[in-house]
Amino acid sequence: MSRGTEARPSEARARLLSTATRIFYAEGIHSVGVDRIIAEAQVTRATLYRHFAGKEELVLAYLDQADRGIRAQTEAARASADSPAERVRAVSRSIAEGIRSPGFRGCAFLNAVAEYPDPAHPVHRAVLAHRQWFLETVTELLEQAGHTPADAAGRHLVMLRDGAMAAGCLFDPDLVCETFLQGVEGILQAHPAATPPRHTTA
Amino acid sequence: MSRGTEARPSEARARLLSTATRIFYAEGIHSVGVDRIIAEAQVTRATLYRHFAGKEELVLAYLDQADRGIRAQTEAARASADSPAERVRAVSRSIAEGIRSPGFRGCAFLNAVAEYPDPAHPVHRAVLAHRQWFLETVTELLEQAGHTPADAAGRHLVMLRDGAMAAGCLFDPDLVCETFLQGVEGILQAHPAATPPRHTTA
DNA sequence: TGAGTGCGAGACCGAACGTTCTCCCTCATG
DNA sequence: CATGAGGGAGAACGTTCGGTCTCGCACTCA
Repeated sequence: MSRGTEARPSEARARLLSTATRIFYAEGIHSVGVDRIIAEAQVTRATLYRHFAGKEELVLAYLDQADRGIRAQTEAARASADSPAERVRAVSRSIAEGIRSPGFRGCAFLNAVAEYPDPAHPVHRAVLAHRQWFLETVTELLEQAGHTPADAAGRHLVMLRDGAMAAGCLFDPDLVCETFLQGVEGILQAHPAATPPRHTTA
Repeated sequence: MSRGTEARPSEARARLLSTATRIFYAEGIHSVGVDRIIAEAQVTRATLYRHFAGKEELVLAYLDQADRGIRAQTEAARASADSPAERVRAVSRSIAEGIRSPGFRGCAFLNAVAEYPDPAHPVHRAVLAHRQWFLETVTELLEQAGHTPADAAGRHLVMLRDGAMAAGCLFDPDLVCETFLQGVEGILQAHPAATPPRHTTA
């Protein structure tokens, strides 16, 4: 009953997916073949195609797993703070932690979309969906913090995040994180829960 | 005399490089083969290998051409403005123009480095060299504008540019440009020319 | 006029690509 | 015990990859 007719976890499938995740993230997608993946996952070719319709589905599963991980990490950071502004800082800090962590190789989604420029491709659309979720999430956070044009602030924060993720593996990660977190502070201070409409420093 | 013993422009080579540039930028590098390129350039395989040692050299030539183009565009923008702060704005506006232009597909260098994660690879190093030049250029511009921590401001501006370039082909380009240019204004106002030195528009 | 050369045309190479196939073993359930 | 599904092992599929090869034409310049 416990593992009856419904989908099994399948030890082999888990090895496959975690190996694909590791290699795709570290080396890119088009440049690694299924041979590499099945070899390092210690799985045969037939097993791969028993669990995934093809390489593309493996890529989609990789991105889906990354998406779940980031959502969970973001939710944890969000829940760790009390005030709205602190929630923005906590999410930003969790991003900075990722950039600083060893093996960081940029944003899995930005890297993937660079290899799948066709907007109609499922992989490209998965990236867009993830980004849409993130934009909405941070915009909501900033809105709760009382920022008047929450849309603009959200786009600003996402843009800063994208830049930090892109540069994090090309420059000194510590400097990138410092710049990013200072930029986040700038956003938080630039749109300060206004009583009158806009206008801040001058 | 005009086309003597020195290197010729070689009509075929020019077609090869412009075709490679167009296809690599629009569709990525690993996912297009030399067959595609020689077919669309209307050149035979032998001609390709007569001018380039291999695909990798073609990729390097593509990035070199992109680098020259961006440097020229930046220099033109820089020269078009009088005050230091206006030079920063002019360079930023030229970046925004690129993002808004049809066929924009992100930063050629960020896209390329996503496919060449190995820091020792010539393509990866070409990307780092280009980025180093850009960071130094904008830092110098901001320093001339009298911004006290010019390094931090330069890194901030580069981070914003990276984010804008990454998102420019994934979101509404107009909104991306608006966010980017507002962010640049924020940088210019956040590090306000210490006490005395420059200062132009007040 | 004849040597040199840039280029087109296309055959060809070995390797790697993603994918499908058969065969055999294991093991839980009828 | 019989059965059938899941998985390992690996041969093999056809295609495409990047790269090399020969050959012949058209052109330029000494």
